[in-house]
Amino acid sequence: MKKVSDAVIRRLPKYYRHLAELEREGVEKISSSELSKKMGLNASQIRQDFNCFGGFGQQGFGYYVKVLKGEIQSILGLKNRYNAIIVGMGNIGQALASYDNFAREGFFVLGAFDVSKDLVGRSVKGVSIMPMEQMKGFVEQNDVNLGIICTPEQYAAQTAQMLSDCGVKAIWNFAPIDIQMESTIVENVHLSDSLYILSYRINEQMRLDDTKE
Amino acid sequence: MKKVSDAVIRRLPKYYRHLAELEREGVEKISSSELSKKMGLNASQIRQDFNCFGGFGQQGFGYYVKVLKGEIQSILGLKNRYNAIIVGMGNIGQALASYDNFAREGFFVLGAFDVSKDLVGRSVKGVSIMPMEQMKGFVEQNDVNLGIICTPEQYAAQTAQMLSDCGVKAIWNFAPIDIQMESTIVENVHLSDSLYILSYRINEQMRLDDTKE
DNA sequence: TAGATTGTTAATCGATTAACAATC
DNA sequence: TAGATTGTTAATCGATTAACAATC
Repeated sequence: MKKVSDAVIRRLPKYYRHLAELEREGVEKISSSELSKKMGLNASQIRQDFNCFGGFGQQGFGYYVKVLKGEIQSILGLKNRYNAIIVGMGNIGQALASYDNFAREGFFVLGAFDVSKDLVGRSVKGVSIMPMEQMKGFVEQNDVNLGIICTPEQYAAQTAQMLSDCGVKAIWNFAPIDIQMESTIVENVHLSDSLYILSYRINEQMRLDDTKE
Repeated sequence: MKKVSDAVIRRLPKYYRHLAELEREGVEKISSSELSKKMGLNASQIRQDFNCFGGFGQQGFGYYVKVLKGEIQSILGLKNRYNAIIVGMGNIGQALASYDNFAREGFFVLGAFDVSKDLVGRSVKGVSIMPMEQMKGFVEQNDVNLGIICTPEQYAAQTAQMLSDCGVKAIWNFAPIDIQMESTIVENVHLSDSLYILSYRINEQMRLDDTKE
């Protein structure tokens, strides 16, 4: 099986979202061309994408929404359970601890860590905040496989190293730097990047308006 | 001037981040090949990207970090001031209201709105929470040009419409749906998408491990 | 002038789209 | 069987990379 391209992988969550919506609406089957209209993609592309993982449709008929959704859920690994910890319980860390949408897809926040003496000992939505020294023990005892970095920028790199040393295999990074590691899978969120792109588009709009005048 | 491709635009914030870091470190000049090593891109690509906006370098020498950073800051529109409101003051809304990194780049949260009687009247980090009915007046009086949607999924679409009706020209959407509008610029964040991609990669890793055995 | 590195054109590569045979 | 729509191969398009002339 040849490697699936990054472009395809990044479309999978979008498929999953739309199929989950169709399922909630009670839609039983859908063709690639109907789905393409709904999602704003090309129908060929949709069929190509699905066929990276072995086709899930029936010729002359289309795709069963429930089947297709289940397959993509499997591919994304959303049928498994993940145990997560949050490092850095500032605003974003606390928001993520309180956000229960993730638990619905199998991501459970079991604990949090912070350097601040004020925060350690407290708990947010049942997630207790522990001192950094207890991280390694906690990770081992609770089979933690996901570390969420919500520290300020300057501590993010060392936090990633620490998580990796503790044996955490995957990192979801909210600090505004690119973390890249040898043996650990990292997904960098870069909230501000998306804000800056929005800003670009606002100004692009204005530049076009200027040109027209 | 021919249209700049989306791929280029999405790299601009990354350039900006790395150049800001170099500036903080006191680096005065950099060549495309040095920058390519630091950022993990191809040097040709970097030069191509910059030349979409008119080259900023000196032949035989390289680029002045300060100049280049300033140019990209301009292109991204980060030298302007933006007035923002947040709609939906749950966990994420409150975290964004408290997050002061954005103010440093010119994005100011002037107010927040929510349907909840419990939240209206309170304030978070100096941002007061108002009832939805006051949105239009507030937007007009305060020259609001950015709306941040942090409502639950099911209210996101109507909130976008409401913001657009109030005259807000750009929307930063944190709800897990794709908002697309005619006359309003939208950037969809999709936090969970990035989590799902991380999940895919964890399982990809395991699939590869299985194959090797 | 010689050396270095940009700006830009040309070549390559990969992703998207079109076309159509396979088949339900 | 006829109609529909997939799965898959082929064509196109655009983005990335390489090459090199321009020039500081």
